[in-house]
Amino acid sequence: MKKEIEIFERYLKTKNLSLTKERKLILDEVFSIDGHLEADEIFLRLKKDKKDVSRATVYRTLGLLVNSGLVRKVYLGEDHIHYEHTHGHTHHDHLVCIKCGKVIEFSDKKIEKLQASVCRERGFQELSHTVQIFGYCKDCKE
Amino acid sequence: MKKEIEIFERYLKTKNLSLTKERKLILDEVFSIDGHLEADEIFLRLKKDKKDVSRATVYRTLGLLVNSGLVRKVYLGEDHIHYEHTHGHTHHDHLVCIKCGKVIEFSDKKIEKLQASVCRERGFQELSHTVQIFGYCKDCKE
DNA sequence: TTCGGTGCAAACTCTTTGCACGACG
DNA sequence: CGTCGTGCAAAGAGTTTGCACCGAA
Repeated sequence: MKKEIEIFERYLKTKNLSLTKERKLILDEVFSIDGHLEADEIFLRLKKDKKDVSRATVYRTLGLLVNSGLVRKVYLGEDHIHYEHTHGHTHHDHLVCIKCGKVIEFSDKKIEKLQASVCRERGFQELSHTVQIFGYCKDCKE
Repeated sequence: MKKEIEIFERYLKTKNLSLTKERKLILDEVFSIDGHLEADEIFLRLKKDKKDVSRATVYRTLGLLVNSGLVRKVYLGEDHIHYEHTHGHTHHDHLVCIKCGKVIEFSDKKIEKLQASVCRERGFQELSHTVQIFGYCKDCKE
């Protein structure tokens, strides 16, 4: 598996952009978090680590990471966007507990196949998808 | 099928709230739109119709409608929330064209069944789910 | 008279943008 | 140079909230 940094650098090159110190810091931080993250979380973690990068740069770089395909946006029921990295992490979907907020990942090949056939029937070319199931987790069920 | 207005009124009653003129206007407007809507759209449509209701009330009422189960939030890839009514409208999921913005609804019993079994395996009690598939629609495919 | 409900405007949160300066081929 | 990249602060969009008044039980 290619390291994400190489993929990112190659992507940047195609856009005539370069892998700056700030972009590298953000990339590393994003890939150090296993799970779902918010833009501001990246900003604050870097700040705590004395690696000062502005919020603007965090947002700009997250946009690049999404476009490069290394990161995707996910909607977890809250009113702002979460991100998760997709590289070195097999595709999965989410069970979101609306009580404790826990997010459980799952993946199911049969569901993916059915989705693909829905697309085929409709002449739709799928690029990505997200599935969220909201409810109560094992510990929060009454 | 119970009319949505009765369901809403019953829900409000359980919270010691009442079905005011403004809440009724918003309810009617929401149910008159088949498909996905934004909060501001409701506000603007009512305004055009000379039925003046403030934005604040629209947001407050949409919250109530979501809690009553008559309306759900959906994430269609844009960075703000969409709503759709769920009553008198069979459950469905979405194909979202990232070029023209068109949203195609679909439903597939087999997918629903598989999702239910994923939940069962994990001891997760499902309340709702949303599936979005992003890509190019028939007309926007290259 | 007691709350719930509303409108208004201000506040807030998340995100984007304009601008000037700094870095680097 | 030219232009990419950044930080800063301001602007934006969408949404929520504090407050005063209004209206129904």
